[in-house]
Amino acid sequence: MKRPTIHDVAAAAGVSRGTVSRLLNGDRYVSTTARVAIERAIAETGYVVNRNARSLVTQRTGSVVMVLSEPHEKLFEDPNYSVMIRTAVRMLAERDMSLVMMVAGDDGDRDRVIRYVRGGHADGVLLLSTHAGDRMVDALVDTGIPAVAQGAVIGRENVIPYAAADDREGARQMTRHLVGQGRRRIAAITGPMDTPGGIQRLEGFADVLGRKAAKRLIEHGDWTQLSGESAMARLLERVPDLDAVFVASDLMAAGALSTLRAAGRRVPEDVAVGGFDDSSVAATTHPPLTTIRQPLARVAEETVRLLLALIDGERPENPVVLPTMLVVRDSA
Amino acid sequence: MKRPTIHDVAAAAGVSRGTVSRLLNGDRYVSTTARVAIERAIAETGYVVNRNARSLVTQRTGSVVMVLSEPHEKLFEDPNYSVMIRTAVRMLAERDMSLVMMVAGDDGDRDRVIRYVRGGHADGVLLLSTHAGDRMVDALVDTGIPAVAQGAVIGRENVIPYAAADDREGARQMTRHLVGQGRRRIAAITGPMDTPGGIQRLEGFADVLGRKAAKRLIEHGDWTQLSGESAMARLLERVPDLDAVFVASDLMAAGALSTLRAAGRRVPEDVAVGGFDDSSVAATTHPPLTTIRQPLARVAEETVRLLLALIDGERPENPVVLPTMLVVRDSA
DNA sequence: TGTGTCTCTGTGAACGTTCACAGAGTCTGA
DNA sequence: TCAGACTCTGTGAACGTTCACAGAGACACA
Repeated sequence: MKRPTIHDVAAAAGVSRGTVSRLLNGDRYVSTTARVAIERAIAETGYVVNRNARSLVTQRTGSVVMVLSEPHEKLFEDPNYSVMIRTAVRMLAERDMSLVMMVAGDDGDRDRVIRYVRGGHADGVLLLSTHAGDRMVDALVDTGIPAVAQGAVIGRENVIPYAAADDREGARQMTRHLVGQGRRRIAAITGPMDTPGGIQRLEGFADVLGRKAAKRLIEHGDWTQLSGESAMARLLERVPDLDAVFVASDLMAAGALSTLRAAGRRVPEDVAVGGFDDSSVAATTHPPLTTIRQPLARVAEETVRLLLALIDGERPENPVVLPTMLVVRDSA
Repeated sequence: MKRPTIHDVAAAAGVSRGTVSRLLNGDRYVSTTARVAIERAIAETGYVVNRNARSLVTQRTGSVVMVLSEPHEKLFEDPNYSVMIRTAVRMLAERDMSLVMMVAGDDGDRDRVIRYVRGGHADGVLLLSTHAGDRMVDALVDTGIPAVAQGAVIGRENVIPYAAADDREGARQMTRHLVGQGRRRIAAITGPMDTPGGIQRLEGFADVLGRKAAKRLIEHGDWTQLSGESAMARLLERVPDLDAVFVASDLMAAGALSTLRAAGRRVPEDVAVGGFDDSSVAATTHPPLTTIRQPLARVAEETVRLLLALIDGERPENPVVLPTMLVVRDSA
């Protein structure tokens, strides 16, 4: 009934536990006879190594913790997370490592994360959507455990390596596209200025249109559809003659579309709308959104690769920035 | 530099490790003087218990593994997962347990999951979107480790406890709503018949319209938007005079909407469309979808509660089925 | 033949806990 | 006053690994 241990395998194979351990850990110096006997014994007994016992002596846990920094009440439908989780699970599995999830929604959560990592329960930390000025980040860095982020951690770009889509260049692509369509009064709805996407996408917009010119044509949103609606309403009020708007996320763009429709503006005839993300809503809005696709899968891969390199003691390049792509549909 | 152990705490507090351990594990029989000394020592040393060492002797891991049964290449945007992960993380954290993620996309993955659980690395298993006839399920049950599912595991309803939304009643609600609107030729686009949602939502539809009558007005989709488009096209071909369609998911409904629009049918004037899920696309389609909202958060909670009860050795009721809600927008 | 190197093996100690047990002290009630 | 119960404490053993070390045997080369 009890789970077989390395002793059982050793006994069944007629060798000592040392030899079994050596085989398990890929050491050389195991004779072929021993090897086949042990492999048979493992198969027969259904032995699987006890990671706790192993960790106890090796001081490595074989696991990585992924920390989501969103408040609990916010349901995240962000496909980022999904891709990230899958990618991490897959890449870790290749090394027989596992992924532990934690959420850092409030201070209690953050303390738990810090305690967990400080307790040595993870070989590495994967940070997602970490907020600017989060003290947890510094605490994690202090533990000395390798940590990386998906997307820059504002203010800690040099201490937390990260991989990200090239938000800035993406925004430039879209803005150039709007300009290329002959649009002259191009406004923008941005994300929150304490997120890397919020900042970089606005920067890209300003890169093309010029700092001062751009500044007057901007409204801020908070990534939600509702905020897109109201930001669009404010823009229409302030800049009634606008003929294009670059919206920093598809969800906000969906909101902007309904405001425009309610205001009787035709898209794209009267106003062109450019989104960002190429999320699932982009294809379902009416009209379908012209948007910027991020290489989510590659960002996820590079983020995990960064962490694994760090765990292996390497000094990987930082940051890893990956190109975006313009996806032209009907809205612009 | 080294991480403090229970010995260090004991020494700093002037007691033995036994006493520290007792305090840590909530045993009674610890004097107040000892208690305060130990608590101070813990704070001073920054001690945090080594779970590996603990697990080694207690034979409990303090972790639960969540298994996603989707192929790797399928990007899941399903908010189900997000809610589930957050809920599980939150509820487990209350017990100081952690959540390990695994993906069961192919046979290799499934073997890994089985090995992991058989190795005693988790106190419980949380199954998500498990497919009918998955041999992994039986292997997991064989380990004797508590396992529950979110949504029924087809063919294993009695061996794997589960919590789910009342898909069948939800489908009835929508169908009755369409009937109540005076629609007479009501068709349906269903999900795959090897998923509980696919089966139950069709059952509910048939409950209201009658088995034989319903059967002729059905096309199958695979939950994707594209499949919704083509299923709608097939329906229009077969049943040109339909005046309503119940679509078993919002994403497929979004596909159906574009097919209808392309065919020149007005929604809801010519054809009423009812969705299911109340996902984010439901609000962004044109017109916004009338749909069925599932109590995702409660389903997640009940699923985790089920698992925790099982881990505690209780025999919880099975299944837990939670009511859905009709959300009326413009499409029906 | 002797020396050194290489391959392979077994063994004791250690990792950091919990648990069972034994024992000391205090309190209660007959 | 004494027995018994209750409170509190420390200690040794065990959990299942890995690691360093010592040593045995085989082989090559001088």
